[in-house]
Amino acid sequence: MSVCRKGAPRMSLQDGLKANSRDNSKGNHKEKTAAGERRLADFLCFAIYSANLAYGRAYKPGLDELGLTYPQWIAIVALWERDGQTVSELGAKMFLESNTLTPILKKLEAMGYLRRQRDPADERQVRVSLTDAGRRLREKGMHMNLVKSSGLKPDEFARLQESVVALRDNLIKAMAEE
Amino acid sequence: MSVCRKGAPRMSLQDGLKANSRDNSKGNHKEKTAAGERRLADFLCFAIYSANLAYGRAYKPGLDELGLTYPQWIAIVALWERDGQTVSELGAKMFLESNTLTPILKKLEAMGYLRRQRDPADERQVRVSLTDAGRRLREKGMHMNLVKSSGLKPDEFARLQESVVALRDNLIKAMAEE
DNA sequence: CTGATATAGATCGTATGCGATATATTCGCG
DNA sequence: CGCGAATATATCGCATACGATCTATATCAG
Repeated sequence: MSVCRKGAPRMSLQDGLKANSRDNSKGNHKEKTAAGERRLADFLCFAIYSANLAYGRAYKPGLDELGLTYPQWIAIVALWERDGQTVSELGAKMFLESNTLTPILKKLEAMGYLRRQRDPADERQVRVSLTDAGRRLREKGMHMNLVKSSGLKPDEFARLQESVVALRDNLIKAMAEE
Repeated sequence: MSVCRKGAPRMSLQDGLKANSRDNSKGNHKEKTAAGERRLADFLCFAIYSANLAYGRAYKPGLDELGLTYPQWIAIVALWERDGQTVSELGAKMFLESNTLTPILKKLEAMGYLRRQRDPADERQVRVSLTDAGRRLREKGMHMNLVKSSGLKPDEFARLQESVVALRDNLIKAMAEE
């Protein structure tokens, strides 16, 4: 039926630590597991998944003030970097495709924060640019700060950011090679 | 109405690095930004967001084999840790609430991988347990491995996992304190 | 014992993600 | 030039997330 059906499944559903090497030293009532078995809390994929949920929730109050959702805000930030990006270019930056991006962009356009117009030189492409209102919104969002909520020192913060980016890019590279 | 609406908005929409300190040394055609301005690629929240998308895509081929989605698989792993967890307990583990969890659990029940039954001692609660088919499915999923796709050495992998967990827990703690 | 309140799940509406597909435009090649 | 393939975007259906609300059950005050 769909795609990706070649030799795919040497891919893993198990990206956790090698074993239950994490002890219960911190007093949290962990459940016991037999030797060598993986607990949900030890999966890196789950750490990323749940951290993403946490970020979405942490951003919510600030985003409500702006009247934006999390992906809408990401799109605003991405668009602020350069005017006239195509949907594909924006998608490459945001790791999304037109099926997800188009509805988000249409909504932001309806809100008056950006313009979408076909490229006269290639009518297949749609060029997207922030309006003045969109730029003002970006400014409004920038004066807030979540770094302290992360509880990380600046250098830890920067190192973590780089590690996560490296992880992401490795996962994507591994997929492309498959 | 809901919670978190007190002095909320000292929360940040800007968890990126302090400035555009990241140079373009790796040859990727980055766009230039004025001093002190943040690019999407420098936000930790976006790194987590995009890494989560990448994980979802990396897992897809393996999950298709199991006929599961990513959250469904997480639920199976979480349920495997102990029988008879309530929806709330499972939600605490997965960082989800009943509005999200109930439909997932109902689908997995319809697939025959778990049982949901009201607790006779407290009819408000629903106890969830894997069936034998559910446990077999968990086994089937466990023999695969994504660690090498991460491109990280085991110790880096473990350290990253702990950092992301710490980040997540700090974000949640900061929210609760607000 | 009884009404008020609290708690646990479930339901509903909205907004993503994403696979599959549709549409429009451009490109390639004879 | 003309037509099939490739490209860019949009549309549709399904499965999460999540706020708001509903229902059922349990607990508590008096």
